[in-house]
Amino acid sequence: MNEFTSRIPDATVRRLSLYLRFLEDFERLGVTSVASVALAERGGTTAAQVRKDLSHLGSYGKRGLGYSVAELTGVLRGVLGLDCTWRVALLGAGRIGTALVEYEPFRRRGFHITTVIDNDPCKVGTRLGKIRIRGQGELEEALCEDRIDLVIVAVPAPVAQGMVDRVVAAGIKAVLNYAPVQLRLPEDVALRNVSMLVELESLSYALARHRQ
Amino acid sequence: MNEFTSRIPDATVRRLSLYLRFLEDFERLGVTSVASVALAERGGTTAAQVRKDLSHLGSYGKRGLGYSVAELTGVLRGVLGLDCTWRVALLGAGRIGTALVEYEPFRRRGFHITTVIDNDPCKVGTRLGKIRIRGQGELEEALCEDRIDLVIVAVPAPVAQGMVDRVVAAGIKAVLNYAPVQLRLPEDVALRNVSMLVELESLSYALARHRQ
DNA sequence: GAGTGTGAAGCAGTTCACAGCG
DNA sequence: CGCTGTGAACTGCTTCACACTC
Repeated sequence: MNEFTSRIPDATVRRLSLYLRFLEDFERLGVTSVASVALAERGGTTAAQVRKDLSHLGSYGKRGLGYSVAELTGVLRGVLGLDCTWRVALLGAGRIGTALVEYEPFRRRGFHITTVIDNDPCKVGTRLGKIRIRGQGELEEALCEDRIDLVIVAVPAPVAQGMVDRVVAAGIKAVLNYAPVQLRLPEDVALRNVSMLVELESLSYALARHRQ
Repeated sequence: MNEFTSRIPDATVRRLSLYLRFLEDFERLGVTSVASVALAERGGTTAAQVRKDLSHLGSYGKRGLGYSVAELTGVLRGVLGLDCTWRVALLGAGRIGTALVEYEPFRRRGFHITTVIDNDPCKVGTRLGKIRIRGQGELEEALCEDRIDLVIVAVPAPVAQGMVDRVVAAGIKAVLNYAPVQLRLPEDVALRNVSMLVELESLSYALARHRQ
């Protein structure tokens, strides 16, 4: 279909992200062409679903053959906005934040964490890898100076909303939230929650059902 | 409706988990009764959605009044299986695994990490908090001895599938996966993925759309 | 023949609107 | 009157089935 005007459903975008990962594996293995059914079994979905998902991008498959791994990889990178570097700030240098800074797959995908902010005066001025931790007073200044595109929130729940309010006011349009709170923010700011607690509790529900 | 026979949609279960969090906040504030609209605005959803979600549990609301905070809290804990302790094993004592072991909200909710497994011989025998790290050779033995209910996977992608195959063979019915791979496992084992990369890439998609 | 692309049908979750109860 | 509980309408994602192309 049309690559630019129509929005791609959220569920599809998440699967596209998976397909890209699989395609990179195939590329590494020297596979040059791949059928929808191969992507489907890797992703735990159906071939029809894969084709429908990919049809959102345009018509890149060859009938009787499948998709060119190299071509589709490129298209997916483009659509997902992974053909450039995104500058990321981390709020909160606690255990989770620290783990994220050093999470290699982020950097490999073009997410560069350039800025770290923490409230704790003991941490301010120390280094996390190569990055100097800055105090929360410097938040707006840092976002602007470092030309940040995206903010990861990994501060304690009670202070999270206050911090993102400032982040939004500074014009940031994308927030990834690890704090166990539901953040309130304007329509035009994209928000994703990584809620370990919600996932764990939905497993608990599954176990409890199983149990009785 | 019926509490036991009918399955609750996944999307609803995740929201129930949020509602429970809000109810605990209300309880702490001394609020005794709460209307659907109050839960809705906290959760970023609609009052109708909240009522529909809660109707899956039975009829606990009072017309003209709302829901009893104490009663609903108890019901939600019961339904989500949070009225007991779940014994959890962590595979992988890397940065993410380490952060999880020390994540206080898990323990507060009744998820007790009692067991840690790691491949690295240097780590085996050392302690993570109070827990002695055991080698992967001891996996089956540890799961059985510690009567584990649920496993968190935080090992590098390439070894994840092999480890979960053994976990599943040992009879575990719930897996929380932090590794950036799509795990293949039997129908009757519950699986949730916490994919930081997928979330980040879907934000990247949102930014890229915004951009042009 | 193998495998894509897609309208049409099916299904699931969400929203609406209102009857009914405290 | 306020607020719940719920059938009915709606919306949007998924699955199906098949024409079409390499």
